[in-house]
Amino acid sequence: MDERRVGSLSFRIDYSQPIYEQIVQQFQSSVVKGEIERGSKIPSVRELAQALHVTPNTVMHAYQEMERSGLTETRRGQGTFITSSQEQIEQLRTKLADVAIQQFMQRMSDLGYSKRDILRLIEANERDEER
Amino acid sequence: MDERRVGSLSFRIDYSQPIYEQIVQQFQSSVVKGEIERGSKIPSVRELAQALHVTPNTVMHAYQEMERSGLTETRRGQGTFITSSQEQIEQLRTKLADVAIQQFMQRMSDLGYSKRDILRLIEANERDEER
DNA sequence: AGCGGTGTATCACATGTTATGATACACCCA
DNA sequence: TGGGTGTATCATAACATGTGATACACCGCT
Repeated sequence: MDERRVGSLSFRIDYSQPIYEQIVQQFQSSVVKGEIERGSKIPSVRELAQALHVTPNTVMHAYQEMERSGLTETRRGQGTFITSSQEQIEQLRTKLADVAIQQFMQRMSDLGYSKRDILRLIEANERDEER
Repeated sequence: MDERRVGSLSFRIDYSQPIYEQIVQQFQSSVVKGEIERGSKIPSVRELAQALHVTPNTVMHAYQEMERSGLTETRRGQGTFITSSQEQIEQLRTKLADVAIQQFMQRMSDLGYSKRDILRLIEANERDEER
């Protein structure tokens, strides 16, 4: 578990997925769970790049995706900020959850599981209760 | 949607995902749902390649993955066959479902949804009831 | 023994994604 | 004006994916 800290943030990066996507997802999580206040400034491209031991271009890629999705607002010369719109955040959270659910339900359906089966399996699923 | 048939099988291939993975998944689905009998022969590498308009190498890639996972048995000079072990198939189905569930639950947890939230959302989810 | 249908291996090649490393430019604020 | 921002653009590399082609290994059948 290679964990890297920058300011109050903590990042865990592996090689199972594109780095820039992991950065995006970890910001999404942190914001949606309220670990980062809305409107707050996040590390600069160069700062985060240095902390994560990747190139600024990779962080840039992540930041551009975050802006496209409405998670952040970037102000040239000032920095990148989490959107101050609570509604925007809620919308994003709902949308991401919906995508996850649709994909999951499709996959399970392809494997021949009914909705009732799925509900039963999830109820039986014990694992990350301690998180 | 671009549908291609070969024998009694039907394939739908797009460009959102690697072709060989789509082939694997569609065989998994068909077998697990009983649409292909266990022990039965599936199309030869060349035959399926021609039907799907891809190169034999791509189909080969898929067939090798299927054998690695235990879904098929290949007999050189004879062809590729769905495993005749019902237990093998059940194990595979369970394993694939488990992976899907764990990933899904992790993702939803990252988005700040509790198990109770998730159950509620799935119960409310109407989509592929008509399939 | 030979033929035809199988799976298999190995090239060369092309394309797209991901990531690095470097450089330069544009913008904002103190 | 300087220093910190985001941004754009190169060149380069590694890897995954897919194509196209060729050759080989194996099996069952006649």
